[in-house]
Amino acid sequence: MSAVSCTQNVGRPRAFDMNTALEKALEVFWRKGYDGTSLSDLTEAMGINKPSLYAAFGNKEQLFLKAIELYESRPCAFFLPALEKPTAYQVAEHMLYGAATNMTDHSHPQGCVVVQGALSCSEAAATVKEALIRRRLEGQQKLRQRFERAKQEHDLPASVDAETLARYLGTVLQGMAIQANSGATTEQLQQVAQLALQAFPRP
Amino acid sequence: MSAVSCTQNVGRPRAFDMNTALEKALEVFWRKGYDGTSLSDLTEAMGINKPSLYAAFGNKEQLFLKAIELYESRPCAFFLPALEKPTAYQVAEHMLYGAATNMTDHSHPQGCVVVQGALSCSEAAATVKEALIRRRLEGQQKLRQRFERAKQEHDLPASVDAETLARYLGTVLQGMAIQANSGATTEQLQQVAQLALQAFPRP
DNA sequence: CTATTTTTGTACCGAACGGTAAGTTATTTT
DNA sequence: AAAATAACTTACCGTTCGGTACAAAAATAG
Repeated sequence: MSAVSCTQNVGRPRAFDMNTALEKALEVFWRKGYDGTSLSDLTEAMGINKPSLYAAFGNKEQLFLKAIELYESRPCAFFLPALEKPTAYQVAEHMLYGAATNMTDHSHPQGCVVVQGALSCSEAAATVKEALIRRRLEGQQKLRQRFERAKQEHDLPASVDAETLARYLGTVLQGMAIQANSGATTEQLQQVAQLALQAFPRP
Repeated sequence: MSAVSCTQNVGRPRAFDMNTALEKALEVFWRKGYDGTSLSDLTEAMGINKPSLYAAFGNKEQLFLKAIELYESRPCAFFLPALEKPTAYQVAEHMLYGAATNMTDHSHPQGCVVVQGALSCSEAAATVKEALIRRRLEGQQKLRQRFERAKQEHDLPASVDAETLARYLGTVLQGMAIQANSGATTEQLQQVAQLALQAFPRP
């Protein structure tokens, strides 16, 4: 009558790896968006049947949200590492060039699933759309905080509005996602990044 | 036996205005995207039945493409008028500030339907996605030509790469569509526009 | 071994999808 | 008035949608 079962290894073992399956689901959502992805698309890509999907991940909406979590926790993610750079300019630089590389990487769909996963969407997708908006705003908030720190460190002029600077950077990054989705190359986005940095205030 | 019927006013007259109905369809596609919009959404908003829709507009895909045509031909469109401004800087300025105003106008859905109408989408939407990509590239091409003209007129330095400048502007405009779609205000986008202009080369 | 637990494949659910056949209604032409 | 034309309403088409009931299968626990 032990109250808490430890790792629960009783019963038939799962025949697929949840993380691998989630990776596959992410790729489909990334390429087709939430509304454009059907359960058949998902089960085919994940190599499992619908009951297995529902038992392991809940439903389509929860699967999407878990896929987004995976997306943001990936080692190849460029956002959080860029925030750690020593100067505000370097933060922006690494973020823009990181985006240019990552969003055009052909080992996965082009662009950014947080931007293009549920932009204009049905009412059924309203929850996931809100979740993506929140994540985008959180990213911008992190940028703003980083730039406010830079102002305190006299790394950015006091006259700079950290919020506007963060929103400008977020806007360019999101625009780059559209460009990548439309077929822009790494080099083309690097040129955009270089030009976008011209607007960045120097200390 | 006159071969060509003129205005074809024989038969029962159409009970709805095609242009008004197309406006309604555009608004639904704008808000929900191609995949997220159902025929029921459309017929309800347009105030007609499905057979009327099919008789007047072909099918869902053709209706979408006609709605996009309407969108781009609207009087409130800011893109083409901005191209006519006397200097390259003013072109960019009017385009960015025009976008800030237009994309946050609450008399219609926020953002830009050419950007968000079919970004990530199902295979059924592949044609309309391609059409939207083409329209975005055409817009950027028009910007590039305008900036090349500016170089010839010594309105822009010869060192400027018109294509990169056009792509930068396109990127910021597309990013502003995402921002507007996420709830950004006119004022916030105007601040972004002001900052984005800092990267623009002065003559 | 048997009992229990969990996953598996199959087969199915009602609802909604995009699209259409068919007959009625309103208008012009003769 | 009668014929011709085109849009109208209704009711339906086959398919796919997201989601699930159920029993066989595979593991552990006793």
